[in-house]
Amino acid sequence: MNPFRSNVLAESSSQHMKPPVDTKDRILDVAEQIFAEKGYSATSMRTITTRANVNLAAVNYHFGSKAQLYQAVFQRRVAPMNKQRIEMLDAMEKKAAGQPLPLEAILRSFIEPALRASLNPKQGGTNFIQLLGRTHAEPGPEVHDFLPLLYEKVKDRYRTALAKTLPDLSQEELSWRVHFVIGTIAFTLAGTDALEMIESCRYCDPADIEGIIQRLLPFLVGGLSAPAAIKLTSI
Amino acid sequence: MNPFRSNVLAESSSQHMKPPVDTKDRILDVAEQIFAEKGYSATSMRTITTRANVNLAAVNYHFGSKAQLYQAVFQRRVAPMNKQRIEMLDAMEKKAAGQPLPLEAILRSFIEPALRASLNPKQGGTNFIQLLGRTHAEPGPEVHDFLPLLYEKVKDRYRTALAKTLPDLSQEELSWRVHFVIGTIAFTLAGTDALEMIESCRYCDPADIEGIIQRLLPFLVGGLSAPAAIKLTSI
DNA sequence: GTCTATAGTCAGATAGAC
DNA sequence: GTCTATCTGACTATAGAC
Repeated sequence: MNPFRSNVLAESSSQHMKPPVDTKDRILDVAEQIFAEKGYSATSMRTITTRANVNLAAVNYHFGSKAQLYQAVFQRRVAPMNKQRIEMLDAMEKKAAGQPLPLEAILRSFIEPALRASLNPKQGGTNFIQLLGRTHAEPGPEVHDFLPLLYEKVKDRYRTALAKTLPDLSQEELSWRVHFVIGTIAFTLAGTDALEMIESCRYCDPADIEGIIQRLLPFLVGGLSAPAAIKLTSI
Repeated sequence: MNPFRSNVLAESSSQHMKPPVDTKDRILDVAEQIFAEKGYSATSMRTITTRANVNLAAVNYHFGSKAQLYQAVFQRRVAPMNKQRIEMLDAMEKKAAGQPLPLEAILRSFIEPALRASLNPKQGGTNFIQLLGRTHAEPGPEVHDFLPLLYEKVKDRYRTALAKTLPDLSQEELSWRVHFVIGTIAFTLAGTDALEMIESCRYCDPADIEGIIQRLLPFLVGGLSAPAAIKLTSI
């Protein structure tokens, strides 16, 4: 379809120079940015198509509906990112030869692909990272119905890796901890709340994802490796 | 205004029995539930007024606008909750007589008021708790502009308490940790993502706030008390 | 305080020409 | 594949009768 994407011969045989990005990709790029900024339901297709300089009808033509557009925007980045995560984890485990991996290494394999994406505009950059965080907190079935399917493999894979490293935690407890980790990361990356912090934290740049992750890592390692039981009393 | 609220004499002198909850409160109650479920922008005033059995115009009459309604819904619960938090912390510090408080105690004083609210329908119950979590992740200025003001005092109060207990962390690092804690709690309580877990976690009920918090506490204690520096390498 | 009626704007989606 | 034009319905907000 797009001569710039796959086939060099097709490119030279096409009669008119196309714009550097075709309609479908322009829509995806712009939608990524606006969805990340305003969330799903506060974003209108009119805003997207206007800013992308495409016709209003183009979204329905190419993606079917607003919900399917959101899904396409999200999948485009998450699928390769999750693939990277699993590959990193696999490579590490192969090297470790049966030994349980250190917590920090497991977390790194989870976070680094996201960090890489945040630093590379061709992988969505900070727009995608904010979208990633926001998506986990989106209400409404349009966004959530496809999320579990996308994350099923990754969650299972990390649960088993963590189970080896943290044998004292029950499966149930481990599930919750994974949930907490994802939640902390998602919330932090969504960055909605981070603005509150700036005044009290003079040198924190909320767009400095790498810096944020360096603060995040020890927190997560500490949380994951905590002992299991504390009982709430006297309520 | 409402005979059931303040003045018993006024009640007997009113000519007609009013419904058990007046219009304003009915709107607040219903709005709390729907905002919690669908988020700010996916919720329409028509849905709220219909379900509350009040006229569409009533919201604008009593609250001015949709945004101000959200603010009113939120403040009604959060203000007393944050008051409780600070009172608990003050009482604990008074008892400790200058000694730094244990981390677990600090966290408890933060979480218990929320837990109490979640168990008491008169304080909003699970509806409010979900709203509380979701609010922190809401995009859009309508919701966020009033949040920092509401939390300023609480954050400062907890930062100083934590600084005593964790003297090895810099102010900046402490700010981030507080941010992470709030994020983890918010994300968990919003419970949007929790549905993914149910299948893999046979005995977890996402409405069992108390159970969730018991899992959350050790994670947060571990995260907060972690050492400061881990450097990301090889990226 | 509560109601009806409506203004004014915007939404997502589609039919049909090119 | 892209466009215009339009349908249908929803939205917030307000004016004005009661």
